[in-house]
Amino acid sequence: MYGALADGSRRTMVDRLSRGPATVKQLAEPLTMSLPAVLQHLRVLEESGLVSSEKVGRVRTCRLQPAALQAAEQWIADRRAGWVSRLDRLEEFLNGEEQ
Amino acid sequence: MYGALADGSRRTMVDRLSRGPATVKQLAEPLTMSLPAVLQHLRVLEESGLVSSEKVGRVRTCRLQPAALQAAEQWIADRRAGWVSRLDRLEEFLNGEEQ
DNA sequence: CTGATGGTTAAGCACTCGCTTAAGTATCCG
DNA sequence: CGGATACTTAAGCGAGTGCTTAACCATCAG
Repeated sequence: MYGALADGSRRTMVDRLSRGPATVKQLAEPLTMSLPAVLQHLRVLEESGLVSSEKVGRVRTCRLQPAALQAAEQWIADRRAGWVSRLDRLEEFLNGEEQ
Repeated sequence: MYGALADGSRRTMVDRLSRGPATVKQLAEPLTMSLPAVLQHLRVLEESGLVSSEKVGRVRTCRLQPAALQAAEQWIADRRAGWVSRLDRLEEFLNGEEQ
């Protein structure tokens, strides 16, 4: 999940998919690498649950799975919130000290 | 940044730090690995900007850098929002079609 | 000073990652 | 049918990652 977003090429693919579904060819277009390489990235994204795809005829269409993205976002938000609230308590404590 | 969160041990460290500052020893405690290994993870977290640390006497104290976490959160939120709003437009379009 | 504590450096090793090329397979078009 | 298109599989390779052990340095307590 986090590993899937660790790679810049994969983030480019997610970025593209955030603007709507795309074929493998379309995903590969802004990337300077072979098609098999793109397939490998796509597999990582699918296994992480971030992306799903289905094949119709000879074309595979890929789309984002927002729920999975939300899980990553939530984990980060939770950690950050915990830390920020700790800072708030510290500030409160320091303000109390002053008087 | 995303690479830093790709590793489970590093996420455990971030989780610990989200509940307040900690020494290297304390970060290592829940991890089943040698201290040098923890140091290496810490370096990755510092280079990503997620964590900062300072040494006083022989003790190094580490703390979370919420701003960096927020950047990651924001990237994900943006991509997810783009996709969700696309779904909204699709829904609008389909509702319009019905009439 | 001496031992214990907390951290740091260096070297090395197994494994994974991201990519490649080469050679398929399965449609679709004319 | 025959060629072009869109993927797919397999094999392999160089670089990077995550870990280890061994040795070392710097502080602090007694």
